[in-house]
Parts: sequence; structure tokens; C-alpha cells
Amino acid sequence: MPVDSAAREILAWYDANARAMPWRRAPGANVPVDPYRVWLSEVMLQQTTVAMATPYFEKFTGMWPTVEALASAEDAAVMSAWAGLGYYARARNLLACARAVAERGGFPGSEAELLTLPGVGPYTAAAVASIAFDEAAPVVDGNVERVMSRLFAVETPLPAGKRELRAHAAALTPTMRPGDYAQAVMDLGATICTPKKPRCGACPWQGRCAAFAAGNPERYPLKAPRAARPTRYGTAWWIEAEGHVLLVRRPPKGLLGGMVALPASEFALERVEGGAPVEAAWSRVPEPVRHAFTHFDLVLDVAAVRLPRRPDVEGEWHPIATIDAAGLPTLFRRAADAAMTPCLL
DNA sequence: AATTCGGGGTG
DNA sequence: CACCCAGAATT
Repeated sequence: MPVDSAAREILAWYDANARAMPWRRAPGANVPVDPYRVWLSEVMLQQTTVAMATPYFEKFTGMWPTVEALASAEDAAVMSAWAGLGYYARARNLLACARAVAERGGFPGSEAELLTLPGVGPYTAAAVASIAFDEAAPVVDGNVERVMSRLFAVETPLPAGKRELRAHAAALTPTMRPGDYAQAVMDLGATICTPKKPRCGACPWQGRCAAFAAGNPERYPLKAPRAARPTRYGTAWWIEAEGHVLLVRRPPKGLLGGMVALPASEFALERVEGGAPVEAAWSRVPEPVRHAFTHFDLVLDVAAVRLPRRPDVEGEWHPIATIDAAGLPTLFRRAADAAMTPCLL
């Protein structure tokens, strides 16, 4: 039957071309994989490149080798370890999920049960079920959507086309080696069936690809136009005293939720003056920090002051010498760098 | 169905 | 510069 032959073709390609990753077993190797490591890697890989996630995976598995160890960690330690990786709701859900799994005595073994865990959606549930538990669950990520859209020349633009693409992916998913198959399609999308300039000459599915036959693979997947990103403005305050700097913990939900940060204004559509935590003779960094979030660009003014004593204000005073270990997300890490430029204070 | 969530790499 | 990346939760 054609479905199984398609799976055999890409599995043969995968056996010869699989990328090596710390959480991945060799293709075809009949050895169990640790569901904890599979789950951890999949959460880190949500909207995140393999290159970015890999050092964080090594750090997390080094600090917390088991899901029980992670479940016992302090919230602040996990948030700090995640700093820089982005989408910080993932870190909060990661800890909630680890605690739920430890409480119930281990990871559930089915896609349906995995789907009930915090931070585990359709993609991650299917990925863990297929890779760790050998369940033939359809794994659909951005790579799979692109591959399917080209294979079947799907004309429905994303995101409306997701259902159709998922149906194609499900129909192709084999019962044999479903985990390797899922990773094979994702590797294909990452290395051959790329968004631009796909290397169709090296593709095991070239002979069955409708977009290749039509000569326009790069046309797929079709996408609905997205809204333009507005620019927002804000101010971060660097308050230095006795070799320490004032840091705050941001509220648990929302932008950079739960992360350590410099005190900062709201990020508004127009520049707003004032609102500093203390009244002082502020120096303004010459160039604001420009930072691109998913749905807006931020222009962040950085104001700095050095005081003789620590004022009584909300927050925690952190030694400036160890600011690298404070767990600041990238935006505030860059704001701190700007404030520490020589001769500002 | 549309928004809200980071950050960096790539063409 | 725009686009993309092993998406999920919320509204």
C-alpha cells in the first residue's frame, strides 16, 4: 500500500541522514528513551531552534536529571535557568507539569493523557507519545505542515489550512516506528524541505511531491497576511547603591511573566515620562535598547542613577558583580549592559 | 479564529 | 528588513 511505502522511503532516508541530538537515540535503535528527556526537549523546542535549545537541555538535565528532581526545584531556580530562552510561560508550565507527573508517579503513556498536562498541547503530546511510547500519534509541527502542504499542494492558506494538513499527516503516519517517522519528517523539513530554496534533488519524497511536479515548491505553504507590528515605548530604571542594583520579580502572567527584571514602566504606544521608583538625578543612556517581541517592537529608554545608600523600595538588591547570574531575560540583560557602559554614572 | 506570549538565525 | 523556528494558552 502506498502509505507504508511512503513511510519506508522516508525512514530509509532518516536511517542514513538523521541529525544527532542529545535527547535522540540512533535511528532504528531498539532501546527505550527516557520520557522525561523527550518531554523536556520537546517543550524547549516549541518555536525554538535546535541550536538554541540544545545548551539549555544540557543545563537542565545536568541540574535536574529526573522529573522528580525538577519537580522539587524552586520556582526561581527554574525561571533563572530558563532565562534567555524566551516564551517564559513554558518554564512555568514545565514546573507545573513536572510536579503533576511526579505526583502521579510518572509520565502517562498515551497521547490523550499527555494532552491534559500543563504546557503539553497537540504537538508535544503526539511527539512524546510517539517518540517515548511508540504510539502512532500524528505529530504536526511547522516542518510537517510545510512538508504536507508541498506533498499535496494544499491551496488553503494557514492557519485555516491546519486541519487539512493535519489530516494528511495523520493518514501518512505509520504504525511501525512512529517516533522515528515523526522525527524523520521534521528532519526533512529542517534540512531538505526548507522554507526557502528547498533541496528537492535530495528529497526521498520528490517522486510523490505535487509541488515539485508543479515546479513551485516554494509557493507552499500558503499563508494569510499577518498584521503589522506596532512600536511600543518604555523606560527601565537602573538604581545602583553600595555595589548592588535593584531588581524586581515581574507578575506571574503576561509579558516576561515570572521573570527577574529591572524596574520598568508599562510598554505603551507612546512615550510616557515619569514613573520612576525613586526621585533622583537620572542619567539617560544615549541610545535606547531596541528589542523585537513577537507582536510589537520595543524602544526601551534606560535611566540610571548611583545613590550613596539603598533606598527603601520594593524589590531585591542584587550584587552588580554577579548580574550575569541574576537570571535576567534578554531584554533586561541588554538594558543592564547599556546602564553599565563606562562613564554613564 | 485571533491574540498573546522571546529571541535569535537566516536569506 | 521579513520570515521562521519540533506551539500552547487564552479570549
